[in-house]
Amino acid sequence: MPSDNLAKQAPAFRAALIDWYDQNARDLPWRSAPSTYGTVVSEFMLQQTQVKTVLPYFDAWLKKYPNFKQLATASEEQVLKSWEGLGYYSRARNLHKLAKEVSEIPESELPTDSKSWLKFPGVGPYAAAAICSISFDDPSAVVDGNVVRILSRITADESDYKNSTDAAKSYRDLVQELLNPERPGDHNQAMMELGATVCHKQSPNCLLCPVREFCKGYAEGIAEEVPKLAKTKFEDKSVNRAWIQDGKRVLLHKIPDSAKRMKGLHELPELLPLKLATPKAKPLAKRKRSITRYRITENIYKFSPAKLPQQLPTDYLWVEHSKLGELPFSGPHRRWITELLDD
DNA sequence: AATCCGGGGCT
DNA sequence: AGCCCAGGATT
Repeated sequence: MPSDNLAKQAPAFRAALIDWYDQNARDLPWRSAPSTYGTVVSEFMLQQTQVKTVLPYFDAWLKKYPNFKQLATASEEQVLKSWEGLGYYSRARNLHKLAKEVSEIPESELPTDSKSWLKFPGVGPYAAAAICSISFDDPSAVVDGNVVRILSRITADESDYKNSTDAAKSYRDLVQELLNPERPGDHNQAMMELGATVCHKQSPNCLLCPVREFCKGYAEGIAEEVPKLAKTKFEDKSVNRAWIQDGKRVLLHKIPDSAKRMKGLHELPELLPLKLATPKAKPLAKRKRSITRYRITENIYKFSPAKLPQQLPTDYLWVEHSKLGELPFSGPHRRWITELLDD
């Protein structure tokens, strides 16, 4: 890997990149009036989520929770409700916990280095480097999916990677050498901006690229073929759920804190915990969706409340139709309930 | 080291 | 309909 050559050209690379960024940076709300809080919120929301999706959530979030203290005093249900539809809901819970921890720290004692920020919930190597470089000029380079893509192309790295984590590790040293020590936050954002707007996964716009002259992948015509990341295999899975109405109420399951995922969200109950047998009749609704490596078929069956056990298990609740809007759901559950209520 | 989390936008 | 995306926690 020609990283030695690239490292020697680091000053020229940095200059070309930052000049381009100064001219072409998108006007994003978390850039217009930067604060540590706004930076933290944006970095949590942007994990595995595209800018366009985040925009409306970010604005609403800052209006509702303008600072760490206000977020810290909100209820978890409110916080999850505000996150509804963004996905990866543990991010919201972790951001809430982080706000509670940060609120207890006098502002002058808030850490400004990425190693310290790693201790906060929901903050991994990427977020720690992003937050500290942007907010405190800490010289920590980020390695996200964009950076991996850019550097694999610039170095014409045709290695086969099992996953993005392994690829990120292989660029840790190079990306740190390239970092602009004068403006680490802008440099990091410039790399990600370049990946998001020019160095696309498919059909990279090399003719507009400010660092094309450093790009071995471009010179060799293989930019589009790297990085080589193993493809994930999908697994089919089906889940059976119950739609049970009793007058103007519908039965829901609140996912407990002891669960592995989607804690605190509500969902249409699965059949097994309610001792409901899978009907032979056609389901009321059939929905397909993909989550990570699963293709899930959700079968939603209609039951009469009379079929339920005498005593409902814990965490199951009847909710008035008029109150459904107040509870947090994941996007799909929110959609299904809306669709089924219209029937 | 492997596995899991959701959703939307784009081609 | 598939593919991808400003990753982190858990085991």
